[in-house]
Amino acid sequence: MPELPEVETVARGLRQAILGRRIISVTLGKTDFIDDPSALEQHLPGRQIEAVERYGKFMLLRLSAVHGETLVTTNGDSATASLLVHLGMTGQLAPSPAAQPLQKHTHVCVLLDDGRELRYTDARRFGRIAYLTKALLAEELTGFGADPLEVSQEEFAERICGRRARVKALLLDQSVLRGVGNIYADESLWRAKIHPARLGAKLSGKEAKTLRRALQDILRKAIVLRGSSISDFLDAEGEPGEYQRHHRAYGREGESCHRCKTPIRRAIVASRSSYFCPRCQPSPRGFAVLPLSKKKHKKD
DNA sequence: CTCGATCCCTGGACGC
DNA sequence: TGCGTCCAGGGATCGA
Repeated sequence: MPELPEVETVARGLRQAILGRRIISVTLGKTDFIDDPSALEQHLPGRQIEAVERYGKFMLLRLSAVHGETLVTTNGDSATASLLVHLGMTGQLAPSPAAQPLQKHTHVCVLLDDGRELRYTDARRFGRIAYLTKALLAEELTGFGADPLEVSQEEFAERICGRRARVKALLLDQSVLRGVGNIYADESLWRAKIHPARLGAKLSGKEAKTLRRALQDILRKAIVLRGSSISDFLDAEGEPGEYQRHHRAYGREGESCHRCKTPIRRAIVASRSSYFCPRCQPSPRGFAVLPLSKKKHKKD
């Protein structure tokens, strides 16, 4: 599923592909994941895509003003509006020639001034799209935690060690760190040799340091390799990422740990499948490893 | 504050 | 072959 490295990969691809393009029109399919569908049709045409940014797992397409519009708005707010896109589990955002047949589950087509269409496809529709003025965007982005790639060791330790929740839950909590999902949480915990069910407050300062280092190294490497593709993820060029080849924990139940050869185990922590090495990542006292079915699962 | 449950949704895996 | 069931997961929401 798209987490920070995947969203960053898509954002970079779109930056290359559609920066500066002007929007001609918008065509919508199913709209139950769009905040205000008519706002897209009404406010996107005529605007230029001036920037593509990432904020956590969100993508932000910064839009130019439409000529004349600032004159009729009360505060000039919509002059710097954005299109916010969350890819959810299965969202894909990529340009294609307007003449190209629509893929299944294509729900938004944004016709550009160069004859291409920016298309959003999302089978499960766990994603989200919203047209937001500057003020609404600012409101939308409050409450998110630190960027895991930028966070200082001090702030990281505060955000993790000051909490009694399980470290896995904290890593997944977007109000603690923005952008980390199930794959990169498990991968960094494996690298740092920390069991996902450990409580944040029980981590030593050294462990917090190791965890931040692991998380940042892994996210950077994953970005270089254009993200992880398990089953669905494709970047803005329609290409899969490569980082799944480097997974050491996620999705590897029963396979041997790359450090100690012990079979990787899976347990539910923070309501999520969590993969870990039972030897390298000793479980905290009181954590019972529940028997789990021997099914395999490959998702994105 | 923290947790689990529930819902959203579809496709893929699996059992029969 | 085909149907039913389970499950994946980010996020919102609600109750314990």
